Amino acid sequence: MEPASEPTGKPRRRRKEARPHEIIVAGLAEFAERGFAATRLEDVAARAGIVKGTIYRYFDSKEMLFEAALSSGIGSAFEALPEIVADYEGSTLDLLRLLVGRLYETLFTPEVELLARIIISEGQRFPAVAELYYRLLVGKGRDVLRRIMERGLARGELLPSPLSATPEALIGPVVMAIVWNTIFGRLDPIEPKRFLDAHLDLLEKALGHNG
Amino acid sequence: MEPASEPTGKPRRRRKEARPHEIIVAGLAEFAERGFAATRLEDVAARAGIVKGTIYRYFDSKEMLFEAALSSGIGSAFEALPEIVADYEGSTLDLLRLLVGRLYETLFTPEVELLARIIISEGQRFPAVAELYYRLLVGKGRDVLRRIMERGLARGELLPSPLSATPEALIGPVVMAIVWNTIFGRLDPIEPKRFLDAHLDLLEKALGHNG
Amino acid sequence: MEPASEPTGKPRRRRKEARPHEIIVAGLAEFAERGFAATRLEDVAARAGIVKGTIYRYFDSKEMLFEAALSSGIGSAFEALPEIVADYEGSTLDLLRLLVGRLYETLFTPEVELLARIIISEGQRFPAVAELYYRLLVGKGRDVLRRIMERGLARGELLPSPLSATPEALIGPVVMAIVWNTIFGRLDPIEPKRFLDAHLDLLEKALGHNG
Amino acid sequence: MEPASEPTGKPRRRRKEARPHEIIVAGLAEFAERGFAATRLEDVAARAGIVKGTIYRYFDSKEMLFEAALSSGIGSAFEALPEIVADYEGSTLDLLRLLVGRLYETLFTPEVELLARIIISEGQRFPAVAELYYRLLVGKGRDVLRRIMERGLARGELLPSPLSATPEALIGPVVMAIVWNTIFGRLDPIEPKRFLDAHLDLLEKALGHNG
DNA sequence: CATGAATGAGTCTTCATTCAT
DNA sequence: GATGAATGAAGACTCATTCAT
Repeated sequence: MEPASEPTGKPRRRRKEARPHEIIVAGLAEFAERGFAATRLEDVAARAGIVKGTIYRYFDSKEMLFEAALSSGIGSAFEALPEIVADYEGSTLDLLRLLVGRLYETLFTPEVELLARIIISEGQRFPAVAELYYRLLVGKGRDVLRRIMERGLARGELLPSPLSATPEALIGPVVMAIVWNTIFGRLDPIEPKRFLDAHLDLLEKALGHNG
Repeated sequence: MEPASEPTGKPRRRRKEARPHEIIVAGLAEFAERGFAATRLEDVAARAGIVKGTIYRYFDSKEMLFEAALSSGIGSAFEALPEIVADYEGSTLDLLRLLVGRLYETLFTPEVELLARIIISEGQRFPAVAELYYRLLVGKGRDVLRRIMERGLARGELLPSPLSATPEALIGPVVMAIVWNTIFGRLDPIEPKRFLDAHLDLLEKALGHNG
Repeated sequence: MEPASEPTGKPRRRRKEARPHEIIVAGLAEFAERGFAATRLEDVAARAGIVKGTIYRYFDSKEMLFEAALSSGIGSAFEALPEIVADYEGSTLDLLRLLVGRLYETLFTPEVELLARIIISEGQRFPAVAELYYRLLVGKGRDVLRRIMERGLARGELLPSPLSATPEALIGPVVMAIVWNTIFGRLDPIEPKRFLDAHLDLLEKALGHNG
Repeated sequence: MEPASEPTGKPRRRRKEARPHEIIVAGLAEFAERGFAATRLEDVAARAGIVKGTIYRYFDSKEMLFEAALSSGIGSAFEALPEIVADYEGSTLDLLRLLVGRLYETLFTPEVELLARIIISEGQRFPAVAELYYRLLVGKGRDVLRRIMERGLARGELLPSPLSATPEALIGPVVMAIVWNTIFGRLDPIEPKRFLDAHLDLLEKALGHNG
């Protein structure tokens, strides 16, 4: 049982270190829902259980909070990939299957969808954010893809072709699924599993010929 | 008496018919650049060569203008497709090539890119707009794709598979290209031609097996 | 039957002389309903069956229209009274009865109520209007009242008293009735007839003692 | 480095408790002077020594401020009356004298005149306000009057008559005086004392017959 | 004369940001 | 550190007024 220490009913104050993170979480939710411009700091504060002014103790401006929030979310989702690719023994197709499977797992997660929503809708307006994501995530993914293709070519599994030169096309469907759900999700949502199956089917058909 | 100094303002133009369209064009540009919330009607007006107040003679509110602008842009890009599919004599692969080629032609156009930019970034926040585009465009495209697959199955060119059940995956790459350019275009733009080649290559590899 | 001359359906254009008056009538209605500041010239025009701009052909400004409208309404309701008083043969009480009866008849008329509504609500803000009404109407009424009292004193029907020195109090009830209906009419309207009876009763009790 | 010039604005006061009331007082003055529609929140703010935006911390809109201001002013001017009537031992005439005297005392007060001015001029446009005043003030007054008449009838001091059935007429003169001063006060003000004397004289003449 | 498009000066309202407590 | 009152700079929207047709 709790000691009857604080009769006012306020929830025990959280350890201060958590504050900025709570604000960021609240901000992420609001930014995803309304977009940067339409998000009110007051609502962010309310969601974080504090008052507007307090946000400024941790972030210099709305924009700073926005960027901090978006940066915070960048997981190391793909950190492990380069190594995996390097050490992988199986076929190119299997490697791609692995990668694509990971993508669906990673991206169709509530938190990541939130981030995706924001980047999709605000990315163009915030070059700094776009660059960050490009550097830390998307670009990495691209590199991995390229390395997979090079490996495939080197191993004789693939022949040089427009596709092997532009392998990004191979993950088009995931991107489409995310964006689709962001925009038309309310009307006609895409079921990730089903889409993943079709995607894998496509990969197999396209690359698995000589299996 | 006053000297015949410059009469206060510019001459009042009178374009009756053209005005609403001019405003819409200006609005589209501003909305694409800044997003709905951050767009200032004053800027739209300036771009249209008129004054803020004048917008209200034609549109009841900023939101009305936004929706009018987005509606106005919905071309009949895909109108002809159903017929084409119905009358087509060639292979499924060729039909898909045709469709995908059209998509690249249509979507990578300055005006359409503008619209795409807006829908991508604001679609989630304006259900009415999303629905409009779903009904008049995206849904149509989806239907055409499905019909193509059915036709392919009927003709014995395809076998039932996850991909034939979810053929949207086939156009994932175009969607990815558009979105990519919207967000990362400044950092590392996708060259549509190159991407189209990869996309066609992918289709051919995946569906042109028995060549 | 009408000749099929004007197929467009516009009502025959009124003789131009009527225009200003139609505008004034429309203005009166709007001003009474919304007050000067909240009245939109566009609504006045619509009610008069013309367009906003046309008002300016007849009136220099909204305020001019307002004053013109209020001036136009000043009937000669009391024009005849001085003479009547001068020629009257009966008792002071009867004379007052006559006057008060007239007041109720005159004031509880749709058009006059309209005017009253406007004067009550805007009189303080438009000194010119207040002065006009004071000069042409209210002041006249006051004079008549005074003359009636003088006559009564002279005829020995009244003795000098606070009331004979301030006879305006005698018509307080009518004023109250009008104002009451203007403000509380929707909640609990005063029925003029009933109020008139009470008013006459009051006069009789107060002045008809020794009859 | 900048010289220690005057720090941009005035020091931010912090009156927490007092603020809303200060705003209301300022609002009352402006509304009385210009009417609701023509009052600028900026002027209200200036008069209250704050900035426009601050008003919105306490009131949701101009209209809310208006209603709050009018509500705030409703004193309990007549609270005590019912009891007084119940306990009174003297004659009906004396009771009426007492009531009317009170009315003059209460109504001809700077603050009340302000309120009266507003209610007279805006009451018709704000049903909510009219109802409030009807419920809390005017209706109460009416009830008191009726009770006085009933009491008079019961005590045999009065006989049933149109006036006893509609005793509101008895206070017509006060209402007239207020309204008159509101509208014609600048041209020809009524002196309350003088009017009160006439009013009392009228009451006495009308009801004090049987000595 | 009438029209209605266009203007431009407001006015309300919102909100990021600051600051005294 | 946190609070919340206060600020001030916008920005949407309105409307009296003007003017080309």
